Amino acid sequence: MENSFCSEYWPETCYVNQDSVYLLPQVPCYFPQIQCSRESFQERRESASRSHSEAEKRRRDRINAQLSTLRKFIPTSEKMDKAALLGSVVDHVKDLKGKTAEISKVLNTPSDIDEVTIEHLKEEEENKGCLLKASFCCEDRPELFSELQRAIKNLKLRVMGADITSLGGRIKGVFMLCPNENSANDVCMNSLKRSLRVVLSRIAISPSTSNYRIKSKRQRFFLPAHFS
Amino acid sequence: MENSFCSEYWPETCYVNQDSVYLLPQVPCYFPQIQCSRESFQERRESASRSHSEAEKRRRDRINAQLSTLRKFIPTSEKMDKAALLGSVVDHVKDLKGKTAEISKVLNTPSDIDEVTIEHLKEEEENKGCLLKASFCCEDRPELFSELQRAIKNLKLRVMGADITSLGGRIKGVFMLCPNENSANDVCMNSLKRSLRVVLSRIAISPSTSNYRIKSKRQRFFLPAHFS
DNA sequence: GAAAACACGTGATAC
DNA sequence: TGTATCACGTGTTTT
Repeated sequence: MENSFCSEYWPETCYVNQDSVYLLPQVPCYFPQIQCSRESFQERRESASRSHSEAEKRRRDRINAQLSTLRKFIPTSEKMDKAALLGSVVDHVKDLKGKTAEISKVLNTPSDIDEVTIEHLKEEEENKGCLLKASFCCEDRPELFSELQRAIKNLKLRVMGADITSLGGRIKGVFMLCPNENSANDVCMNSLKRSLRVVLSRIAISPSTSNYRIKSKRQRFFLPAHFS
Repeated sequence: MENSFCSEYWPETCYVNQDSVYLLPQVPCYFPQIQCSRESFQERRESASRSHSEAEKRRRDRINAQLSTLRKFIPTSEKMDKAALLGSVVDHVKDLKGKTAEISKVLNTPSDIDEVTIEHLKEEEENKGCLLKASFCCEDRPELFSELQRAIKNLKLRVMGADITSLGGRIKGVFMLCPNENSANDVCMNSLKRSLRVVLSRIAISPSTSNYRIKSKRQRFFLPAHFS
């Protein structure tokens, strides 16, 4: 074992004497032993140890930075230790989650999932009397309404009623639609539904995968008239 | 310095030889030095070290337990390291806080602060025509409504309208009140307001400091009729 | 002065 | 391989 050491993977398990390096007797050697001078060994050992401890410090700092950010969210969390702070955060999140869930029960708030559904509400022989319920849920963006309006007009439909809710940058809408005065009487309802679904999906769902969408921090809030 | 050590506060800064304990020369001694045998020193040192490391383990476990609780709240947080997890928690809290703030803009949600305010809306010579706006915000509890009803009746008042919102275990209410048919015509409005404030405060605010209040996890949600 | 809380450096491990 | 994360024990400070 004389004049040998076990790579910088085991810096602390080696014993350094005058100008040679020995493995401590109880340490198993997993790596090929490399002969080197005491100076070279110490150099490598110190460099490795330094970078290791510096990396660990960076990691601790990252965690602690997030902890202080969280501390700002929790009132009276000054003086709390880390575990207590995290406990408060848990309670806080639970509370907020509960509140938004309660709200969602009565307010039909938008979900995180993009979706478009078309329903045929009133089955009629004549097209003029039919009623389509078109629902969508997607990221909110400024041009959404004009696009919807144009699409509805192009399909020769008319908005009979709408219920729109925007919350947290997302938007959920339900439109009641029926054929307008320009609509032909012999339009096939199934193909109209299909067209509506395709057009709405293009507006509400496709943009989220392209870079077209603008993630606006400015959040609008729309509620049906009777809410205000 | 011979035959002395520096209490178990400095377990690692002492040098133990055959049967005596020496302070390392560069270590300042903050505590009275105590003579003891090598065995006694080691015993104390090991015991102190053990309890210290056990306490530290308990602390780490407490923190990590909260972290795993938080992990359950964040979808796709499996595989995240601690810093990233906390970052997601920060985002999540921000998001929820923003949503509830948005909601509060349109929904008059209850705040965390107990309060009662009485306003005199319509100034009239004759009592019968006067209109009082009584607002309160407090913890929700099952008996609240019957107590309010009784109080209003006792003051010879009549409910002309009400807007009540309960959210997250707290409740906010606004009552429009006017004197009822049993009310005397010459009642002093200021003393009526004062009485109303005292009675409402007793119902809405006092219970929170006594042990009378039941912290019910079951949360009710009331909204004005036109919301449903 | 004993316990609690924190930062630190280290060994182990995963990729 | 190096680089990142984690748990651990320790030194130090605070209460």
